[in-house]
Amino acid sequence: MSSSQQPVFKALADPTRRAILKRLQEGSATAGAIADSFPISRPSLSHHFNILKAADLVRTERRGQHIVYSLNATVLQEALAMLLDIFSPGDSLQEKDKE
Amino acid sequence: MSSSQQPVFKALADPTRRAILKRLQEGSATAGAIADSFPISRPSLSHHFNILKAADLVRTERRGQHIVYSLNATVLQEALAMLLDIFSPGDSLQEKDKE
DNA sequence: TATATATTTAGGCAAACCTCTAAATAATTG
DNA sequence: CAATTATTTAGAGGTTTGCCTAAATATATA
Repeated sequence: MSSSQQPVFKALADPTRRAILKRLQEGSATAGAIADSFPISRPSLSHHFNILKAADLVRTERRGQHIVYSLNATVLQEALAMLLDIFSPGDSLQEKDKE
Repeated sequence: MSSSQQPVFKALADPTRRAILKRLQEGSATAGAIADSFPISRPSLSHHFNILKAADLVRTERRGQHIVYSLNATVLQEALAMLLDIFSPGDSLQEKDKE
């Protein structure tokens, strides 16, 4: 587990993507529904979705002509554990391998 | 407290800067000492320090001709709390204002 | 099948990012 | 004060990012 975290931190660096994650935390939603909440074009949103997917922060499921996005809490948790580790090593939520 | 978190997440997006933070967790260090641990030029390191300082993730103190960098755990903690909030709102380390 | 709706891909452009070398600033030492 | 050491600032080059419009793909429906 715990692949490279670079894509995760890269994904978290953009405020729009953090907002998408926060929105997704309230519940899964279709690409269109999410796009309606943001003042940028659908293609731009789609681009952000790709980055979030690459980081495995979100999962997708096709439902008819819609695509439903949902949060993948596990990866977020791992990024969190890594930050915790910087803050105070050996005090993570769950034990992790020493590298 | 808790200014804009954009600079913090921006700062965390770069692997070199995360490594610097991790290094600093082990203890404060001079710019040169840190630079010796990384395979990039001192000016590039200095640039990363600037970004970490802008995010208030590190503090500096001049000691003679050296400049000592140290970790500012508080800001890291706040970023952490924000991630925790995405992951499961209302379950943060410390209570925060509702917006 | 033709049309409408939902989403993504392609291509382009300006701004930001990371790196470098060279030069400048700050403090110490002879 | 001149020379040395530590660090930063300046400026440039190449890559990546984030946004857009236009076009393509996928599914549903008349």
